[in-house]
Amino acid sequence: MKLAQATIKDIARELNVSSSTVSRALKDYPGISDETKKRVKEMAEKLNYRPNAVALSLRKSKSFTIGVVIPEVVHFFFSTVISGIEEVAYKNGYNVILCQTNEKLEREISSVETMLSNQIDGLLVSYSKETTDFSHFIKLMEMELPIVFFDRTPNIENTVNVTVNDFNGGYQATKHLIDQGYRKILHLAGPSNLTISKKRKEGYLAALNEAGIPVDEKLIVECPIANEKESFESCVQLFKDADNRPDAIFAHHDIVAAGAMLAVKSLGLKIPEEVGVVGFSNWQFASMIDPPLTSVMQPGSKIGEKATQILLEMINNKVINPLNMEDLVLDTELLIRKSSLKNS
Amino acid sequence: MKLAQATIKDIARELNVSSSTVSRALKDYPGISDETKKRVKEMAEKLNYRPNAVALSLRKSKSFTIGVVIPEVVHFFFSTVISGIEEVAYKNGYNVILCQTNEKLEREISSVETMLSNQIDGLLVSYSKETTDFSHFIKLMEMELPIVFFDRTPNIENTVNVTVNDFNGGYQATKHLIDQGYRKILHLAGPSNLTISKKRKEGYLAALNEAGIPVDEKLIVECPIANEKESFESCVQLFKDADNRPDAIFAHHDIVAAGAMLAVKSLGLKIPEEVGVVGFSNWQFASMIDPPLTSVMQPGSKIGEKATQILLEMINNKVINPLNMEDLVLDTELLIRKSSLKNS
DNA sequence: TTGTACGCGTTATCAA
DNA sequence: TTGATAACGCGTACAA
Repeated sequence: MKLAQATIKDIARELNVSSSTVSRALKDYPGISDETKKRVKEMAEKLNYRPNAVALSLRKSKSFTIGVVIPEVVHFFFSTVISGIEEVAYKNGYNVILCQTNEKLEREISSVETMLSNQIDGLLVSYSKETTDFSHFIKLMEMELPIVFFDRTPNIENTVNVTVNDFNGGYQATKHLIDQGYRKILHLAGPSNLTISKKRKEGYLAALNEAGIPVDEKLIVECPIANEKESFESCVQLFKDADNRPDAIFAHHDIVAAGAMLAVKSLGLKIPEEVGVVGFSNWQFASMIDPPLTSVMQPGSKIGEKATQILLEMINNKVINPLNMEDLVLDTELLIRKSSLKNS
Repeated sequence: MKLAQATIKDIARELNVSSSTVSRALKDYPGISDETKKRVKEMAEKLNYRPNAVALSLRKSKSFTIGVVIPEVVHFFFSTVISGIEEVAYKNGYNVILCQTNEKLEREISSVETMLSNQIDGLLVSYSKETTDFSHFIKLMEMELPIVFFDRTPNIENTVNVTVNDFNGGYQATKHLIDQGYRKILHLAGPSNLTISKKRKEGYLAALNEAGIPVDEKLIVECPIANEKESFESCVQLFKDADNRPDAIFAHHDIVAAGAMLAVKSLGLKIPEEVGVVGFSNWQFASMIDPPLTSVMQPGSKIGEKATQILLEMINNKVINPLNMEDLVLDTELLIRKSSLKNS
């Protein structure tokens, strides 16, 4: 047996009918005798016929494929988002083409280009850290390609964005630390060109303000790379001076928090007694480290699901903004664990 | 501007030449005047022409797309594999269609069917835990569709498999525990229908034999689900009897190990002094838990890269088994951390 | 109830 | 050096 797939023509030839008859019979079109319908379906079964999705795409100018552009696959949060996307796409008969940008703008642009070539019906994007110019996306929107941005969303008009409530997440985290009695709260902030970084920081500031704690600019430290090593090194510097050191940390995400915890512990300081720590994203390891890390849970797969549902709606109803909204904001939830519990 | 993409025909019309001329000019075919070539390329640029990959697929019966079927995306090891796959695919101009099966056979079958419909050029598979019958894959192989299995590989003739040396990983892990002075080593084994589970167990047995330690069947416990909760519960049972309890654990993977550590710690036992623990896969959290977990590192992205390279070779050279081999086995590496260091 | 003809975008083949 | 035509697999308007 060869790779050659049976086509409608093959069925037609075997049965001495025209290919249009076969096409109609397979699709249960009205005006086809039950007799023919039955013969066609049996032959299709026998020849192991399978419709050629490529030919269909060409014919219908619709590929039933959506593109996903994501910074990194090896990233707990993004992997949960991908999972959510895949679930909804699968249930609706759509395929998912995946590209990771490795946080490179150049690759983002070329990936989008490839996907466009492949006639994707819509695009889900979380852009790279390098991306500050969005013209490659704007071009697509002008072409009326449905796009939904998630997690990292651009400051452009008329985009459809699915995010988590980063502001509130930052607020909850910081307020919790304040409630526990911490006062000199260090914020290890994320890359400054990401909206999520800004929002989390604003939440942090809001909680401080509300509590009447003056903001100390020295307690806001950006982590542009946002990995373990970077935050480890920053924290060793910041905490080694015993006189004026922070008594708590609100980190941009759990990896940053983990690096900070290693640094703090390496200086012999106790968590949570001397330093409280809260992370973000609730990575899988958060409950397993020592002490277990309090973290702001983001509903990753729900983000993926929502973003995909909206995208499919845009595709099928040819509506650019189905909910007439700028942003769909999903709630975060603070998961309190030992790392931030001074009072207990 | 509308979604309508410029086609070769559009360029031809603008320039009053035939579409074949345009096609040839764009591809730098010989026998086209430089003049025409230049005009065509300029017009293509101006109209923002982009080749339609779908039409190309139909014409050439080649889609430059490979399918990836994987049990779960939210899984550290698999996410690294996907990343490796995507890297090699991208570099070679191939697209990646992703499907997760959620460990369901039914979904595996339907995903493969969809991909076939989409005329994928080849398939990368790690099958589900439910899969014991491989006829849906055998059918594809008979159709001469290039397939490479990775990590979880079937016991079928003529398959191309990329795996890690699970046997040696299990052996290394167990030998290390023995060298550290542990003697009653519990093996929390994986699902018994997976080859990887068998191999790891065989490595464990080999190390015991070599050291002259008799095998105690009660010290081999299968974890069919292989999550934290399951191993936690198993271990609470196994360790609460002080008289005859294990003094070490070799776990099928790190999540299982983490559950076991929680159980052991909850019983007041000290790691590594009273119980040594070794995991498998070196999940991201392994270095962050308390104590840091010794683990057998699997080169996930290398597996993805290798599998993809071999698949592309099969696709392009129309060779079914390019290296004339049954299995490509990649080396594991034991990363020793505190959880298994009795002597230090 | 069924068949014929055309087009989706591209390229290979043959002819000019 | 260029053009006309057919074909990849399918669906559909129109004709029969």
